Amino acid sequence: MTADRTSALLEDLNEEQSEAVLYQSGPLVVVAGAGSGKTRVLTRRIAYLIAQGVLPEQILAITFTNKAAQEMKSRIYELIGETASGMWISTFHSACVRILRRHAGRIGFTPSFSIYDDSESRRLIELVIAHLNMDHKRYSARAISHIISASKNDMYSPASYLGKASNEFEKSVAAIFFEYQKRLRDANAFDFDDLLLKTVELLKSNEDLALAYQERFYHLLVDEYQDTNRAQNELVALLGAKSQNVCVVGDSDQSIYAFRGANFRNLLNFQSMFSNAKVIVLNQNYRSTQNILDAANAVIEHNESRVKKRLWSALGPGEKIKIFRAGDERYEAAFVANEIVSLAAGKITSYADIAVFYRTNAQSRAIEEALVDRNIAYKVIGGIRFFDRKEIKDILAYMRLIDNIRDEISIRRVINVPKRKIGAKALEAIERYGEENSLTFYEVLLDIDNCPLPSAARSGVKKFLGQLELLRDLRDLPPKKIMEDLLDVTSYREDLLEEADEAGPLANQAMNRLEIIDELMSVAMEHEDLESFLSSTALLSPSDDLKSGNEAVTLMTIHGAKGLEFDAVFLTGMEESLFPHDRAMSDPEELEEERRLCYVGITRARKYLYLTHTYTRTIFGRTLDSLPSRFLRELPKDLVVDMSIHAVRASDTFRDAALFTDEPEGVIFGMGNASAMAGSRYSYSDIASRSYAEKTFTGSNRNHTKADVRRDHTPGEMNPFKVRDVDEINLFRVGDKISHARYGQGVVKSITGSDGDKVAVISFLDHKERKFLLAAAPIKLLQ
DNA sequence: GCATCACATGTTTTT
DNA sequence: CATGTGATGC
Repeated sequence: MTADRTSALLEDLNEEQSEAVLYQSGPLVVVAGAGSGKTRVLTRRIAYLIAQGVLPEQILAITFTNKAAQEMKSRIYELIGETASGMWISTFHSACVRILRRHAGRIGFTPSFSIYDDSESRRLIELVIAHLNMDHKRYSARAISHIISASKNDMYSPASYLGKASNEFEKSVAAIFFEYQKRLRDANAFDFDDLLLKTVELLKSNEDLALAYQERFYHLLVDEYQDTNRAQNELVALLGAKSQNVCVVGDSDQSIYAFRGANFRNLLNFQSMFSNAKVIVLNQNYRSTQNILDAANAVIEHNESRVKKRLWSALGPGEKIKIFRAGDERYEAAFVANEIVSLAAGKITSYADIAVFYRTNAQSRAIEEALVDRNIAYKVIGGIRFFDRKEIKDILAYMRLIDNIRDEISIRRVINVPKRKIGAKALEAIERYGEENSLTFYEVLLDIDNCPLPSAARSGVKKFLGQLELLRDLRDLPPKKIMEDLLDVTSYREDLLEEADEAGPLANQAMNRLEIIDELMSVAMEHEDLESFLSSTALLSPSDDLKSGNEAVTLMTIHGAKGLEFDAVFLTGMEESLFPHDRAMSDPEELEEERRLCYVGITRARKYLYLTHTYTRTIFGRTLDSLPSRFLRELPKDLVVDMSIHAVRASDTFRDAALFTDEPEGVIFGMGNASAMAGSRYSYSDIASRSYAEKTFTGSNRNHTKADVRRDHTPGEMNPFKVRDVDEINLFRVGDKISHARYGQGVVKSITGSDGDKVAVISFLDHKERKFLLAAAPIKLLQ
């Protein structure tokens, strides 16, 4: 390669980055802090390798999500063009599926195996528990599936799990584990964990294959290595054993998936796996302002078990971090929405540069409502996957069966969809017959004439099998064609159309489902063959739904935000028990993971960072007082500005009123937004744009029923303000700006009654009007 | 076998 | 709160 092209690849790289790109061969660890340009390093390194004569086929690049893989692919295409095709850039799971599809026969599966997601695997475990006559209360499928999954992530087989089982419970779990694996095999199916595990197993038990892949993937590059689990780590060890050309990139401070088996020590211990691995550290951050980095550094330094490092930026201090404390989650949401309006009116040109993060998906709702109110386009990433919807699962089950008729879970799912008179009783009879004659579920269906059943159910089964027979002939057609035919053959679409024609509340739902089916159809069109369609739909995650370029604010969990960046970031729900989450607070290791999560959240922001929290929050129907997150306390005071309203903080009801004692430097919330607020008020009832906002909502189809009117203020619960006398009451005039302890800022619309009975109607930021007795309302005049 | 209702139940993060 | 499950009645 010419010196020119090399220097083009190194352009705008710093010394360490260049070193990582150029490092010739042998194991390499790039310890890459947040925003330190690791994707740039990875893509340039790949381009450089190819320029050096490495064939694209010899490169395997592993990313964390399909979305990240897509991103990396397109960036490499930009660098080297078509040469890049032929290179494997995928997630661990997708890569394993590709390998398994080729060699499944070697481990007793066929290439058309099904992939069970969590809910399907749990369903199978339920069946096993019932089959073994175990008490389903004592052995909940949820808990057992957790245990089995964790064991698999640690590479335990049923036998080795039994070996270390020390009590009755664990022995029973082992029994379930054994039967579960048998049923998976009978169904020709892998669960998510098996995709990794069985690939390792395949390569370990077939030296020729191991050698072939070791030679084929002469260069291995793995991103986000801190989030690999044991199986993934072993796979890397296995594939890299011969060439030793393994480059892993990661940041142990950003390890946030321990709950599903990830172990950041895989990154720290990489050198013990590949001795004489070269270590390169990237500490310069190109993303965020120094204030944001200082905040992130300060928080993460509270973790005991970590390797010390400090990010720095050349971008200057930038703005301070804004803290806001709201009465409740609706006010918090109103604040976020208002700030977004004001950001978009000035500092930030596109909604796409703004993101709102939260710890749990359930928190999105209040924020969505506030955004809808202000007519701000948004998209929610995560929550329930598109592919988790009922109708999608039904159709996919049929498509799977066309490929893999032994798939018991899919058979059970659709054998009676549409209705074929095969109910619970019939299924029981089929199971019993199978047990008595040692037949798998599918084998009983083939022998249905001999199975004792009501005749209606028997002919239902025959009808089902007949339809499948018909559909299986279409196996080699494009997935879109298959899907169309199956909708016809099963009358699935017809039934929905009928339902949609009928009047009543169901019609709307049916219409909605038809639309969703159309969406699936367009996904099917992107694939040429059934198996590629099935593989990719099985492995897509909610974050893969993220479409770029949309002019919309992004809402997602902090987990979902990994690897992304935005000009402005709102970290909401910064409260004890929520973030750090209740379930993580008692265990120091889990608490440190929460802190890493916080670190990840903070470092997503380029320029503007907001941290918000509330006085009270309603979770699962209960309203609870909330305390500020300990992570807020860990922020150096000189980096933050408190935008909360003084009146609210004066309350002695709240134990932590002294958390931020500095005078706020910023304007009291709302002042800067007055015009924006007035503007949005008129667009509130704009139905057309509202439905746009809902359309952009890609995650689920939750309806936006406004949360019902809030219960009236309960005396004593939160009334930090004393009862007023007549003189004080008379200070309030129509048009006055006030702030309310719970609902925040508002304007007095009218006052009726006299003296101590005066009642004010106040309009709040959420555009709702509420009535208050002036003598007692927890409000305070502003200005 | 299926629809409907009441109740309970469990709720972090996700490849 | 919202979803799922279980019991009841048709």
